[in-house]
Amino acid sequence: MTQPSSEAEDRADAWFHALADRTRRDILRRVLAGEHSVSALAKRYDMSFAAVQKHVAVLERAGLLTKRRQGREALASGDVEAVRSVGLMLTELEALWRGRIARMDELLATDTPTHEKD
Amino acid sequence: MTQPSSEAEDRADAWFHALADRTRRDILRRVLAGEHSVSALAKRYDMSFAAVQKHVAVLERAGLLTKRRQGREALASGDVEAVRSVGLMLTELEALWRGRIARMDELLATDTPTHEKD
DNA sequence: ACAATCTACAACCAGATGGTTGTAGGTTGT
DNA sequence: ACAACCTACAACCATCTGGTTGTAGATTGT
Repeated sequence: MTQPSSEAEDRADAWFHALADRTRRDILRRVLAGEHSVSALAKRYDMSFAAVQKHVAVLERAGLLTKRRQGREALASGDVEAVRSVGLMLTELEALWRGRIARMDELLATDTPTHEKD
Repeated sequence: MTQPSSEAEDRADAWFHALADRTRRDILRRVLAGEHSVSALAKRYDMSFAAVQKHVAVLERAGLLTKRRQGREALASGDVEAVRSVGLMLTELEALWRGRIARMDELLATDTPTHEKD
């Protein structure tokens, strides 16, 4: 696959891939609502610490979450701007759809009368 | 992983997974803008017909696209309602974040005075 | 009738994904 | 000093993903 590989498409790949896992979506919900250490997050899920730590890393690489070091803990925090960017992509998809509707209206407008000036 | 596995989370997994590939996002853009046969779509990409056909199937399984049979062709059309549903999920994530801000404001409001009844 | 076209799906393959355990280094509390 | 805790990352494994080719059925055009 690997098309021309634009910068924006790379980011989108990472965003949607990060969001395509329910555990990661749940982690993102928690860290959007407030800072949590990785180990605090790990206690919430029925899997190893390492697994949760990898999920956090995926979210971090996608830019949906940032970590800040405080002592021995790594405090994770959701990045709402990135979430908004993802939402914006969806809005752009909707705009394409509206374009289709506009084109259909145009067809109907010029088509149904069959005869008529303007 | 495989948490309790709610219905909504299954759908979200399918949505985001379908969107996590640039070829599929591009196909979705095209079919949102207007109906296209699978083979017409396939001509646009530098990969086999079967590969494109599988991408279309992924989008269809996720509910982002529907197919209608016309003669020997399968005409694919984007489902804007599904796209909106995905966007709504993102909006809900943003709402969680706003909750965090509200809580911070609350803390500042009750915290700075240090002493005060109520 | 027959060739060309469109679709669907199976079988296969390399590489990515999501989980595991284990090891090691930095920080904290007693 | 030392045990407990938190994090990071490597190595390993089963399964999934995204691509391929090949086969077969249905529709269309001449």
